[in-house]
Amino acid sequence: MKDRDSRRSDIMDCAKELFALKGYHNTSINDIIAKAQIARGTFYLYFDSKRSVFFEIIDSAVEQILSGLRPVKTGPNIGMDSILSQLRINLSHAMSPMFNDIYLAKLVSSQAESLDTGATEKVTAFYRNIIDWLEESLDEGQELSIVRPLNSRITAVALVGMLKGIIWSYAIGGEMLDFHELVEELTANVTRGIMVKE
Amino acid sequence: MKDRDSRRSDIMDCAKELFALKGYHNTSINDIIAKAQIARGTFYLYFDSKRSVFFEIIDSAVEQILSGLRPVKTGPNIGMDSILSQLRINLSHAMSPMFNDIYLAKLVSSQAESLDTGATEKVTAFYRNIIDWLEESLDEGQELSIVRPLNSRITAVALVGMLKGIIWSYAIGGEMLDFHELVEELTANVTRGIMVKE
Amino acid sequence: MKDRDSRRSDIMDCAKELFALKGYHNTSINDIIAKAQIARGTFYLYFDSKRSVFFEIIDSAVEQILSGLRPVKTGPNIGMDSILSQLRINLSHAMSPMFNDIYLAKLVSSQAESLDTGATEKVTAFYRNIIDWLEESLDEGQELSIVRPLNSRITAVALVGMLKGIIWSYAIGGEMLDFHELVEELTANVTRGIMVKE
Amino acid sequence: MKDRDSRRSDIMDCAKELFALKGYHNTSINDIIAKAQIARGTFYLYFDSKRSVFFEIIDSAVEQILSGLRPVKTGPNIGMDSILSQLRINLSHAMSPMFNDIYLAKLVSSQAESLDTGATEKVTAFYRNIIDWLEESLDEGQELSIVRPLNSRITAVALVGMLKGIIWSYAIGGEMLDFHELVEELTANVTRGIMVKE
DNA sequence: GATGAATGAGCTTTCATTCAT
DNA sequence: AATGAATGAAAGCTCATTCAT
Repeated sequence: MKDRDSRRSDIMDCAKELFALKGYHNTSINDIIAKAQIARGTFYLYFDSKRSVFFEIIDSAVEQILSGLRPVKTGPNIGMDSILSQLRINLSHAMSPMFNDIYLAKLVSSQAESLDTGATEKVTAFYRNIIDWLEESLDEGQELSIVRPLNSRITAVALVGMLKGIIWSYAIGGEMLDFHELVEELTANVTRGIMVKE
Repeated sequence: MKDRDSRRSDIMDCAKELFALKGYHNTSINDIIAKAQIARGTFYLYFDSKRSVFFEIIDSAVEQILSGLRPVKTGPNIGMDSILSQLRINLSHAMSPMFNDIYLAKLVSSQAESLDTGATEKVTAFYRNIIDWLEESLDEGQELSIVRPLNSRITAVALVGMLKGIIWSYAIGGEMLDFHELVEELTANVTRGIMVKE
Repeated sequence: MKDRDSRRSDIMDCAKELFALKGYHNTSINDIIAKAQIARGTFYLYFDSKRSVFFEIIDSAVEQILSGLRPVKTGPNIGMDSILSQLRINLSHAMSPMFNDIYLAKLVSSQAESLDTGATEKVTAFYRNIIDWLEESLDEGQELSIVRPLNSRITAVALVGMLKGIIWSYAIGGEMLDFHELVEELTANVTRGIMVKE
Repeated sequence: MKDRDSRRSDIMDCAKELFALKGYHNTSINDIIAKAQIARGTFYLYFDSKRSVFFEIIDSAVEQILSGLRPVKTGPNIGMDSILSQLRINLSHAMSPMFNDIYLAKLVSSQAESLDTGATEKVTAFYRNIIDWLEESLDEGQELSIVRPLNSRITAVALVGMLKGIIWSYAIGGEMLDFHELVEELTANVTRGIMVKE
């Protein structure tokens, strides 16, 4: 059982790297088995199809990303600083898998939606989940008078887009950003905006 | 010449819609000619290859998007309101092609990077251009003390990601947003942030 | 009628050159009409098909080659010198069309048999005619004790092959041979062989 | 390894026969796999392309033909009979592959130059090699006073043409010649010519 | 007569998947 | 469990020919 699992993840890792670098359609089973150094038939002992490895990779990425998120505790007794700090932590947790694994970053930022309707919906659902959660958080924040009056849907969508943009930039450019600085900048932009105080 | 051009755009429109809905790789020449109601050979009378229609579609989208952008006039004599107004106009111009053509939105937000290295680079270059331009603008804004001290690269990347996120959301969800409200919200979020004033 | 014929031969000339240089299958109707500067449909006003131009070209070449041949007059009163001289003249006449038109040479020596069974048989029949005629001549020569005892079929085949080889060499190499010398050499080789007299 | 090789030659044999009978361009992959009773993909497991089977067939034919040739030993001590005998042996070796395999004969005599420039040059080079070698031999023969004064280039070209003619005749007609008689006749024609001794 | 846009049968090639060993 | 030879559906593309103008 141990062996089987480790071979499975070998194959998944190889596939992930290839999908990330060349894209789903430009990666053939040939490429995968060559990189994983297994026989053609062996691949199909571990996975039903090319499609299914891809799905598993995406699923595991989603899980990894979501696993670090914790609900933000708010309430009359919770100060602004605590809330900001919780946001920073969530932000770090959500993004670090991608910054620790550039193939994951590449995959998430450019290949995830290129397979077919089923795959697109999977990814869409993932992002929608995050957006919905964020929207609710923003609504809650408005009730608590932490967040200014705004269209929370638009803002949630924009914020998730922002994060995707950051990941994309990292995936494409490979420029290693100072993660701490990145989180600070994003938090500051989101909370205060970019203009000087009037 | 009239006829030839209209045939061409017919084919391009059909291809665009299919690429947008099913993705580049899941759209076959068969699909395109069936939708355009032309014969196999006719397609190749107007385009060199499947790849080349795709490229033309992308190129024309990029041109459409960029064509509405005007440099933001700044300077000691230019007030904040004028600058914000110029930004709003640019924002509207850049985004309206996508909101007027949901297939374009779908294409731009999810299919553009799935073809191959050449195509990816084309799209990457497009976004980088915008990001670079935005970065410079932010730097300029800082010098003029309009923009607060910040990491202009990260911010530029985040802002472009925000826009992509908005487009993506529209493309996926199809929910028609009030365009005017959208622009207002984005501008407000970017300039003021989401928090209540302290 | 005059115009029609001249356009016909224009097209044939263009086609001949292209077939000679690129081969039948690598020459497209496109190539032919581009070279002849006519429209696609016009081609089909003058010829039924690509195949049929090719056939006409071959037919006309065959006719050109055969038209110069005259039966060799032999008999008790005809001396060896006269016979040799008649052979030289026939040889010159048969070969000169090819040496005057290198495209014809190329066509005859390398493209003639590449079309299909029908075309192959046409060309085969042509060569067989010549071989048959030569065989009979050799038989006659043997009866008249001009030609030594030999297998006239094999010899006829070999002699025609020799001529084809010469044409081929010219077509491929383009080296212009002194036609007179060529005829002399061939005649000498055939009549006397290549060895020194013992 | 055994199996793989035999599959390969099966396919090559089928392809050779089809190319010989119908020509390169009139033979489709369909034809080949139907004859070889394999699936479409199987063909490409063994060969890169249709073109490449053709090239392998030609290459192997050339090798087969050349492999039997041995340099003719000449010199003051070597008598005419020995030289003639060496020539006969070379002639037999060069021609026997074709007489043992009529498809090879057909291929060599009529299809070899119909593919494209690359293929034509391959075949041209092969013939030129033989011609060059023959030319040098004739020059050497002249120096040794075995061969009479003659234009060795023209003669070499003519001799090779003669052989091609013989092969062609066999390929087309299929008439089985007595190989021994054939060699004798050719040798006699070349050495003595066809005329009675004066 | 002349045109050239349109046609579609047919081509070579790819590659995810199967299955006998 | 592991292998890799075999499969065949389906892809992109070409080009000789037709026919409305």
